[in-house]
Amino acid sequence: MTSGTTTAPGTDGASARPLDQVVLERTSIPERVAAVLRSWIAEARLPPGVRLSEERICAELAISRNTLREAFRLLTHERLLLHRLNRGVFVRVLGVEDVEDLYRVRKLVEPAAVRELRGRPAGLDRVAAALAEADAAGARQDWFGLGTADLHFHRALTALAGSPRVDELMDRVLAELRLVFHVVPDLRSFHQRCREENRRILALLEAGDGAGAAEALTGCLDSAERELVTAYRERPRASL
Amino acid sequence: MTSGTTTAPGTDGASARPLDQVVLERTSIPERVAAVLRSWIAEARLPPGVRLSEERICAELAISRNTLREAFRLLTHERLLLHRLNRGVFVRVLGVEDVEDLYRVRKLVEPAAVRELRGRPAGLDRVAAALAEADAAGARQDWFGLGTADLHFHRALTALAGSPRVDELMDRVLAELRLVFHVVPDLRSFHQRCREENRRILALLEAGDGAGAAEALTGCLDSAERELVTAYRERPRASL
DNA sequence: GCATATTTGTCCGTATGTATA
DNA sequence: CTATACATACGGACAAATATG
Repeated sequence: MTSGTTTAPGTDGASARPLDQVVLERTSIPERVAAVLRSWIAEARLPPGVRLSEERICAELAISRNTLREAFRLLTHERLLLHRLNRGVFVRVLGVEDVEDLYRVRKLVEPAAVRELRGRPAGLDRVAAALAEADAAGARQDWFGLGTADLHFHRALTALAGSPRVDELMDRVLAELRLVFHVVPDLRSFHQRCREENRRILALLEAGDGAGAAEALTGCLDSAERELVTAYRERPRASL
Repeated sequence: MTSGTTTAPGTDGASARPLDQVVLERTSIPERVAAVLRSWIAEARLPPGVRLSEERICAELAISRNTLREAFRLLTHERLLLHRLNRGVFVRVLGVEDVEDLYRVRKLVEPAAVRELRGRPAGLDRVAAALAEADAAGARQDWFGLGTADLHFHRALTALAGSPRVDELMDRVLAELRLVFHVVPDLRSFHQRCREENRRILALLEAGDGAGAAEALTGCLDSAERELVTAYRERPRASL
């Protein structure tokens, strides 16, 4: 962004340090670049379908092409970018099949993650916190934030399974789902309904009824999928 | 491998072409390199724990460091390699926590993938084929092949869910599991027992009993996990 | 359909920092 | 503590493929 100077490997100490988000962790530059691009994609600053020019982003982030290309690989692997050989990388545009598959995964994983739960599992507070986040976003009519809160809710749900790998899978799935949200506009009522169902799911979990929560989740995901798929079919503007 | 010549970008046409395995698909060099390394890891030609020297592999594969680094990122993302900043990349050495998490994922995904199945789903022939593969490997006392066939069996099982993303998840999980197999020796009896259980699972599926198959799978995975974990604890030789 | 400009794919050389003997 | 080896990241070069006029 700033800092036109050459930025030697570890010389980003004092004043001008591009791309610092997580200053604490010692991560490599490609990873930090990937994090920046990831957030740009999540915020639709890089909307689905656009091509990411190597040259431009290199200049903007003050990094070299090789470094940027490593970051591209990372995000391509996460399905956020599409790499077309000799043509460049693009923010992915998901098709209806993708939406369906995304929900296939969710319906497989999310209910399974809560079904066997008994008692009051540690981590339920995170689930509740996500609900509160949704309420706050709804109160200030922040629809993007409302969608984010819904993703956080389901992320917290699957985290109850206590598996790092499931967590990672879910992170990816939800990041892809955000691409869907960017294509379908006007999701206020959609997220409102989700919020009510989420509340019910949390109540069931707090009552120790994992099986009931799993069932409610399945229904919730089913209806959400139906709604998204129909909304998606009516809006197939971007090709590719 | 061969061809010590410098191999200019598009000059790999006629005689000397390193890393051709999949000649058909037009993939980029980093992806082909990653495929080669992946197979080397699977065959334990690169056993868990070894460091992959950039310089040496560059020479061996006749590629540049930048290209190799892109391949490294790919495999690191798949958890097959461990990237230690400023120290290099290593074939991952899994800990007991990894084995446990791997099975946590499997117990979540695999039963869920077959539970809702009714009738005789397309794809059951693949499952049966994997069993036949196991029989053949067992007949010629090929224990590595027997393990491979078991992985193929479970891969085919989850493929019944019909979800590309679940397929990919499973590919990764099973690739990691192979890392476990390389550390624990002498898995003959282990795989023999698996084979019998697999046979029963297939029979249940052919009878249209998805729920029964799911239950059998859970039991099968439970006992496999126990056995592997105890075997793993007794053999914590490699540190890191 | 063709010539040209742009962009990607891949390589190489090099400076700097970090880890280890 | 110094020296060495290596990983990190940069920048430039050129061929090939694609897009553009």
